[in-house]
Amino acid sequence: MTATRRLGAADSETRAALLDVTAAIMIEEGYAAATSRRVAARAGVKPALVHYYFHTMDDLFLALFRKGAEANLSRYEQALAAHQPLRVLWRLAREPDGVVLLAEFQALANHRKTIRAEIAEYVERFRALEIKAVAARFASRGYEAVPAGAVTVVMSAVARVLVIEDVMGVTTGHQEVLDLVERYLDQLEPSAAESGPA
Amino acid sequence: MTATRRLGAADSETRAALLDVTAAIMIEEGYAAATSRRVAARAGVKPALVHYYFHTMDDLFLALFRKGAEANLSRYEQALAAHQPLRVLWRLAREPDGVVLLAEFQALANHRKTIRAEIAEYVERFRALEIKAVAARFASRGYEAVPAGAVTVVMSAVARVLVIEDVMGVTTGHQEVLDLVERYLDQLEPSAAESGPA
DNA sequence: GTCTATACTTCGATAGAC
DNA sequence: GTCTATCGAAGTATAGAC
Repeated sequence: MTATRRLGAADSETRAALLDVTAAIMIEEGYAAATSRRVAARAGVKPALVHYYFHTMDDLFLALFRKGAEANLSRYEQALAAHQPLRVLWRLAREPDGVVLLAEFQALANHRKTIRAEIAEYVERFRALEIKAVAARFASRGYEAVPAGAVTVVMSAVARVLVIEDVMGVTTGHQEVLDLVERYLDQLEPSAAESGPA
Repeated sequence: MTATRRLGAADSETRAALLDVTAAIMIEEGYAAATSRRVAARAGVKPALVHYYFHTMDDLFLALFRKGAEANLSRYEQALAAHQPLRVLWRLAREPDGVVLLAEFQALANHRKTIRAEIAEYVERFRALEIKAVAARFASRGYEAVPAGAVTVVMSAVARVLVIEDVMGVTTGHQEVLDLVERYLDQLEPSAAESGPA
């Protein structure tokens, strides 16, 4: 291992800019378009700098993924502690940038084995966090019969596919799904009143 | 336009082999790994032949997509005419290769604009076909209140995400979802009896 | 129909000057 | 910390021999 080469500081502004630019390119054109040359150009620096901060492109992708994963985990953890976790989940899980970016990372994972395990671990932690929040809320309201894990998985799966299809221009059946989910949410988390029928 | 160059016959065995190999590589390593050199190598021919049959790589990807789309449409059309379209849909929508390949094409569409519109159109046609089959069956059984479009979209969305996650090694909550779907199917399409409680 | 040979482009990565 | 300069590998694509 040639472990001697230099590496830029983790708190560098340039480094942060490179990460931001990489995310933007991945969202707009897909991960294959995020090359060291293009990332550098869009960030207004020279390609060598990318390798100064990240050594390999895989390092760059991993750093970006970790940063986003960390931010997402704490953001979800806070948000899901709210009164209506299912509604929060339904809203957060449909944020276009997040969905598209995760999809790109999953595609990336398909031929960059280094990244695969890390993504899988994150998705598991994320899922566990969601289920825990929903299950806690269900229990506190006496919904013992509702399978929190199933509801959570289904909600995020549906949210994700709707976004992916929307981005692609496919919308058939979407309105019906939105209506159905709305009706379901009204049952489990009544919207007008706060925590149930007083 | 230089429209004079040669192009291989559409019924060639070599051409078919190139398509098969491309699909296999996309499934195993992602679309970015399907380069003219690698496709050729795996098919046992030289890279120039790929361009003889497809001119550009986009042409190759499009040809592959069209072939699969056509096959899938007719296969689903037949299968969905069966007694229990929802069960059929639930089974077909979880075929790993199909799901992974479609996901790769969607990622590909993100930076190959040529392909984007074509995929969107296929997904729409496919969706319409599914909904039609399910709606027809629901109507014939008097399930007027069940929104066929919503159920169809939700089922295929859930199926897809389960497969994607499975491939990645993520399984939290999956069993609960499978149980839930099974219970739901037992309601709408009773399994033992054929077309409902006599 | 298949190959050899080749032109051209883009990419990842490194060494070393400033 | 950033740049110039550069290498080698891999990609797309074409021309032309066989």
